[in-house]
Amino acid sequence: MGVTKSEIFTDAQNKIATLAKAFAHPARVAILHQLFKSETCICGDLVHEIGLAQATISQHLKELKNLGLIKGNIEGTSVCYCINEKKWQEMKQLLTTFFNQEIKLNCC
Amino acid sequence: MGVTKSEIFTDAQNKIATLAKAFAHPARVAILHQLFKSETCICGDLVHEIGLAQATISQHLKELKNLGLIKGNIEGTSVCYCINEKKWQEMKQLLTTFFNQEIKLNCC
DNA sequence: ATTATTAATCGTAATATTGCAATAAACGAA
DNA sequence: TTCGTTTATTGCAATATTACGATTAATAAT
Repeated sequence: MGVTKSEIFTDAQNKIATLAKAFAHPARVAILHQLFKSETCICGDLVHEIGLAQATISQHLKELKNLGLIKGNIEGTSVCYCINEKKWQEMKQLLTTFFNQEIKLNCC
Repeated sequence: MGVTKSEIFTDAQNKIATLAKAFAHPARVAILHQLFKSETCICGDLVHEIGLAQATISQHLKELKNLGLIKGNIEGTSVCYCINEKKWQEMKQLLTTFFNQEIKLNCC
């Protein structure tokens, strides 16, 4: 036990949950925030600015990349990470639709 | 060592992460979906419709309640749960602002 | 009062996530 | 080539989350 029973939920429910996990840790929120606002997007700079170990940042970057929300570009020995705008828009669409549901009944 | 270092992140980053956790599990997404669309909002109905054990649903409901996204009302032996619209709007505002950030630089 | 129904809580088992040191891999510079 | 720089991966320890049976608590029904 302790395993999420994905099979009993709809695809949409599983997808929302998977995407939401991207934002469910402050380190990933911080990384994304940096990628949006920063003039630079080099992995090493993220490590320096956020203050977690390099291995930890690398792991979070990998998760964000697996979700498709960011993409990486090798530049010599460093790697430049950027928001994947197409995927970001898709994610935004899915989540905001969920957030904008109408309440049919409110009895409390 | 397995502990999220909340103290090195901003309040906003921690808050986004905390709220996102509400949606980071399909069971909670399913519960919220039911509370939005359903004509009923009784805990027992959720257990029946979602197909997880009563204790498990109860635990997820507790988390959603702790976040303030839902509220419960005792009705005899059953409990009616509803979306807390005020908190839901606050959450929506915070997350959509995050989603709508402008990309300053896109080098990949 | 006794019994049935409903939901919360407790205890426990299992899996998932987080964090980092150490190491590896890949490249540029000397 | 050799050394330094940068990032990914591995291995491990610790905490967090998920799930559920069993129990408890509270109320309704008989």
